[in-house]
Amino acid sequence: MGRSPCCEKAHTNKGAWTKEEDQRLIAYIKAHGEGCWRTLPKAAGLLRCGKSCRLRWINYLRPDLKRGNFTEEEDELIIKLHGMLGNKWSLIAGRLPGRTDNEIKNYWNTHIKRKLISRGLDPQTHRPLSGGIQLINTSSRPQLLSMTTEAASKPADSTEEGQSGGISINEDGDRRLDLNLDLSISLPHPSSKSSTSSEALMPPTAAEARTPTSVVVPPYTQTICLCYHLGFRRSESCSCQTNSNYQHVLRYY
DNA sequence: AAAAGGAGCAACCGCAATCAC
DNA sequence: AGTGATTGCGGTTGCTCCTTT
Repeated sequence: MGRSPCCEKAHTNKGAWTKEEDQRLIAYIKAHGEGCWRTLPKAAGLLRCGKSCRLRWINYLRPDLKRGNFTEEEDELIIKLHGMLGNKWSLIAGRLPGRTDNEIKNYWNTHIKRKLISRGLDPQTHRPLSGGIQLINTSSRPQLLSMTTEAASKPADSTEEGQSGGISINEDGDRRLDLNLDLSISLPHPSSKSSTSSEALMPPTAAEARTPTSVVVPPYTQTICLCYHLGFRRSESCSCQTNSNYQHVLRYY
């Protein structure tokens, strides 16, 4: 048995929203709040799919939306968050008040991708583009992001990790990029107060805390391992037992 | 001035996660 | 615990406007 369509497509409008439709949707949500999107169109007198109404409200009509150009600070924050989270646009949007996931996604694809390429970085991996190794200026790379397999297997106090920018050196002395699937994020040090970047690393909102990769922790004092919480401690995927000297480290799997 | 091409953005689609029963 | 319904997310499409030729 197939899934039933989310709405009766034969009798719904598609494409750009008219002013009248916008007004109807705004008036309805003001009067009744955001409720069941499936039944909302009918109740509001709209010939639209519920999904379409939700999208229109969230991305365009919501009163708390910040319209207009992205600031340089927002740009850098998006880049940092993308470096940590990847294409998790909704999570990234959660860190940028007044911005929507769709808006950020579009902005990424149209502006930031090019910006990173012009910096010689791969927009997806945030690593130097192919054709040689480029040492990354530590002031511009995500401060607390560890991207190396070396880092995963070394104590946190290893000084090389902070300077190599994801480059490892093998026995033959070759420098080469490793793909690391271990994402370790440390909490900000109390003394380093960068408003935007530290905000980005603040404990997540309640909604985000429900997602599997988010953990709320007391500030600066605790090492939390999701493997541990999920019962995978000492499994192959968890290397905590070999890194007991990691401090202020969250391990996301 | 007109056509072509590119950029930006709103909206759609399909899938996965979550909810409700 | 299982199943269908609903919601949310990310990728993609297509329209509009702007710039270039």
